[in-house]
Amino acid sequence: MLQKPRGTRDFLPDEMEARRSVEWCFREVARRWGYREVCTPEFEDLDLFTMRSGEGIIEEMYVFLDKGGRKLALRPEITASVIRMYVNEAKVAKKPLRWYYFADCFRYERPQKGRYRQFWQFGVELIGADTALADAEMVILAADMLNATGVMYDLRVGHLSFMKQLLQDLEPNIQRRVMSYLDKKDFKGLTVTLEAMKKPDLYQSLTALIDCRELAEAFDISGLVPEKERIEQTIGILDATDVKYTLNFGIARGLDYYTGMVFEGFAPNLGAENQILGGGAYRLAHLFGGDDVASCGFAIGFDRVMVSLGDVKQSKDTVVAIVCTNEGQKRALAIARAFRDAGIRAEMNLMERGLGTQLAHASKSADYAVVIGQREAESGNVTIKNLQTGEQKTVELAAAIAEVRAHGPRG
RNA sequence: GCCAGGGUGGGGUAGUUGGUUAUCCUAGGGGACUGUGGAUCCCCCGACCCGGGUUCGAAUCUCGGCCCUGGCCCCA
Repeated sequence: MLQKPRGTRDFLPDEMEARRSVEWCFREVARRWGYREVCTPEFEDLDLFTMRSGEGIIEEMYVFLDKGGRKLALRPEITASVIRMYVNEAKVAKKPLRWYYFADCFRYERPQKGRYRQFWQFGVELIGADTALADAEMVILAADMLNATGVMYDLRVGHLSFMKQLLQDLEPNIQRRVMSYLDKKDFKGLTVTLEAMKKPDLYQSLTALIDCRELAEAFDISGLVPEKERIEQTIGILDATDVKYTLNFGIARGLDYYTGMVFEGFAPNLGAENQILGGGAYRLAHLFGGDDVASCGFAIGFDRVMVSLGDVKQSKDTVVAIVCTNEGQKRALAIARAFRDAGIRAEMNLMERGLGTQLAHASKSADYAVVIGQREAESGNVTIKNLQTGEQKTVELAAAIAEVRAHGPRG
């Protein structure tokens, strides 16, 4: 028996319906905010991803040579592709650009709960708006999207300026190491490094900063942050909305191209892989030969949202089973078409079964049965049976369609 | 890359001091019934993850691999 590749999944219809319904929540919110869908290639030049994230990511990607000897990679994320596309195709487009995507990505990692080798991201990029309101729009939109699905989450909003301010006297590679220690909560490593740098006093400030949940306090800890006004504006806008968030200045993300505001979302009911959203303000286009356009965006880990939501009750489609005898078959086809034209899901019996057996099967899977035998074929009426109540009547086709429309699916 | 626990029909399972034809439930298909059903009865379908080893004989013991679940690491 051939198995599916490690870390991939099959989705049966029930699960696909659940996934699509959540997907459409995201799409609909994006649409209402003016974001329009874009699509980029499933694979790209390997360079695109190493330019963004460094050579280290190669071993966590699906990398291959094509028949022309090109080094390609299945995309491990989509922001780089979107910005590449912006540089290639849309540099002169009116700003701001509001784009979204929903697509699968691939990472060669060890699978575990909420982590797969093929996974889906729903992401948003806002390109060319460098304002507090733009930053705030990302956070509010992200919250709107998650709210639309009903998933439980905690939202954390931070800003890199505070950390950068405290670390400004350190060399960039030391900065990175310190931020990495903070991210991992490795306070021993942090102490050792700071003492080696003869900056032991920074320990107090840094740990205070990552525990800090108040903006004013953060300014006290870090001193005069150059973007103070912008940060205050952004937070002020968020506070004027009903977005629930906590401030967290320990969000480091370890990414050089994030420039200012950063935010993350976590699902409390997930295990180790509980981050369902990440985003912030960044500058990336210059890496790909474009202008240094300010951008802001986030990506939602679609599969983790699905895991967090668990089994969602799907609104069921009303199903009409078309049951017929041989004499009624041609008429039944026309009846089925009439129901379908009316927007109702109608399924013909395809098995060579007797009426009784057809109805027995229909009663397990359908809400109504429409019986077309010789009598119906000759009279032009249809016999419609409510499979939940057992009530049955012979009426005109239009009345049967109206009957199905009037009642929903069984509960 | 590391650790733990797993892998028996489509789903859920019984079965290991090695021993006939591998158990049961469920799902699925067919039949009885043939213009009214979910019942019942009968029949069918269908599995020991893969490979090597030990053995007269392996689902069972052993080694390796693959995969699953969870955790570590990592996380763009």
